[in-house]
Amino acid sequence: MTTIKHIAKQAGVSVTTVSRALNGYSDVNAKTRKRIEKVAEELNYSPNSLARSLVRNQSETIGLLVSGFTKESIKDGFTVEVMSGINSYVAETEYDLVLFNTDSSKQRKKTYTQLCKERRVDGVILQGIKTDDPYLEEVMESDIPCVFIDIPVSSDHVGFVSTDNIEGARVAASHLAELGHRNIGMINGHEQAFVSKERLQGYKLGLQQHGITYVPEYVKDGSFIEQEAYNQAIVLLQTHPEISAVFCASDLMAIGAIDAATHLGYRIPEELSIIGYDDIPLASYVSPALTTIAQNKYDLGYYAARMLINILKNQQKPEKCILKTELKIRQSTSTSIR
Amino acid sequence: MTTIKHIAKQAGVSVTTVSRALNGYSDVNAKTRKRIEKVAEELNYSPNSLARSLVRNQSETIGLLVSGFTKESIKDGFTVEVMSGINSYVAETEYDLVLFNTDSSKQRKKTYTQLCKERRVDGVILQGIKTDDPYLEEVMESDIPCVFIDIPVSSDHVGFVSTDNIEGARVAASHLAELGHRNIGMINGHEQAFVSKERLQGYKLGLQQHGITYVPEYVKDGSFIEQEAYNQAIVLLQTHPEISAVFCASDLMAIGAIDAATHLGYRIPEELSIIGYDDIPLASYVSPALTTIAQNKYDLGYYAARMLINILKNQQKPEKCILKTELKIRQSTSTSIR
DNA sequence: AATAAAATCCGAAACGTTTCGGATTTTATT
DNA sequence: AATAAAATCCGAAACGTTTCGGATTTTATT
Repeated sequence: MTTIKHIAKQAGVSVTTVSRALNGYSDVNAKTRKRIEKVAEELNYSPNSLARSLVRNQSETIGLLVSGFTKESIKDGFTVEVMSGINSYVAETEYDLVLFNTDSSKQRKKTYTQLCKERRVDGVILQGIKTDDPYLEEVMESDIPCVFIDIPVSSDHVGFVSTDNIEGARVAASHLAELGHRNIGMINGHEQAFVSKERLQGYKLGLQQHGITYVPEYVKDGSFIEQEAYNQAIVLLQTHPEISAVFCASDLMAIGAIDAATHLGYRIPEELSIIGYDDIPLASYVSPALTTIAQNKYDLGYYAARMLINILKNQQKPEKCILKTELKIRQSTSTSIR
Repeated sequence: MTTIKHIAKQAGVSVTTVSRALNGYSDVNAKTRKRIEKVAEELNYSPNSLARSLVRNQSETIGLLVSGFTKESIKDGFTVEVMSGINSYVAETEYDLVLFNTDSSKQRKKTYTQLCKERRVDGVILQGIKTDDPYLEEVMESDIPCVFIDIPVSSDHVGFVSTDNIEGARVAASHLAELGHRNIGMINGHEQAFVSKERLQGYKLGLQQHGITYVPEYVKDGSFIEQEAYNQAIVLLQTHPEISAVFCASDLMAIGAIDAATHLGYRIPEELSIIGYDDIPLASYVSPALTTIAQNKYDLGYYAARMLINILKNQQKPEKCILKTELKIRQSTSTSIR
């Protein structure tokens, strides 16, 4: 492996000059630079980023901490699409991405912050962690620049990007109300998700705007899991047969709910309207195709990466960034027949 | 940021001893070790992996080079699932994963090998590159340990894992033949994919085993793209109306083909049987649910990661690893009515 | 030709570890 | 108590860069 020293020797010059030549400094003679570049080329030199990072005290590396990259949750294209957005932006820069493994066994021994500090990442993007995750606190206490996705926290070194969950959920509920539904159930995620709290709020708001009173028993938690949503939908529909429409806080749960309803003999959308949230790839392929609130998951990642890198370059203070959502009307919702 | 020196000073001991204590060497007194560990804890020490990597000349980092992590190809859950498998295995080890960005602008300036050498990754996993990708050659010429997915190359430092594409395609064709079909079309990927060559071979073999002669005009390339498969299916079915079954080299293309056939007025599977390949999450959700050859994409990644790390630890020579596939019969194929 | 200014170059220290080879201290043996 | 053996510790060099401060060389000015 050839180093700067080899080049220096070969070119008859000091390592300082080699370093400065190769890094484009102005105080090196054009001819010298040419010669050095030629030697570097000949010796097939590539700089050792470890050494550089060590002395520069920055690694040009950003950490990616995602949950939901497990075998089970692949079907839910959400995480992946966010990652793809992150990847795309980062690809435009000189940074590389290191994927931190959220394996539980390792997690026990080393905290995330330790991982980040060891690897000397310049910053971190976090996605899919729960509100009660100890890492949330850890990050706030550390001074690692950091951008959260879908968790509204901020400080002088942490920002976040999210979509407008309240508005999205409000639109979902309104859509159902405007179709004439009065008894609208909801299958939410879980307590430890900020988005769930917000979506519940939006749901209530939507009902209120249409003069519908909020019935707590109409709301169940499905933990963002298809099967769990199936179970909760069964319960919900059996105990409250007056319900004619259900808002699900994720598409995967909506798919579970459709299955449940179909199993109970409902025809969809004629007898039961179901609206999802996310607009994952599956949404438009299932039948009936899912009416849903679309989030731009790719942008979520793209903007998160952009914000982080801007922070790292001191071009921006951490801030919040809220993306718009969009109602996509497909086949799983229709006017109430009751 | 506290270093080993701070600890040494605080604990009244040399840096050598701190290093050896923290790394579990035997030649340090139990009491000294305790004291050092306590100081390290108090000072909130975490080792600088950059410095360690520099002197050890290994980074405990493995590079991941995937194409197909773009916005467009997310629907095809293939890449993601492979990545998830890789991630899972790597999570069990002390390695971390760095994602190399295959952005074209960067690509032009730095070759993959340069990226790998700069970042000093210990090894690389490659997925989704084409057979005419210059990097293939680059890798073979370098000495970076490396595992390919779905490209059968090997040397003293490169191995690969793949599925049995010939057998899988043979089973697909046989399945159709056994349902009574005699005119079986195929929509393949493209010339630059090894898997396409193999699947074509398997398709021919399957036909042959059932006494069906191979008709070159029955085979089109759909480039693994849904829309392109749609187009090719239209052409294929219009020019050869005798075709009663089509084997598609990917599920996404099968979905495109189903769309095309439906558009042309075919009822599926009654009038046209379609079988896919991959068994992506979508496959079981579309209607009719897709009969397909399932590959264990997760395992593909998992085994690739395992092989690479075994190579790095000198516990294994690079080798090839071929996984089995499985025919999943769903609703898109049925007996021939002609 | 002497001097000043600009251009070009360099030595040495530093980043935070690991590790070689040997030194010192402690314990066991006679 | 002297000696040998084992246990414990340490100094210094090394990994491959960058960068500070200054030295040397070249060019421009008088």
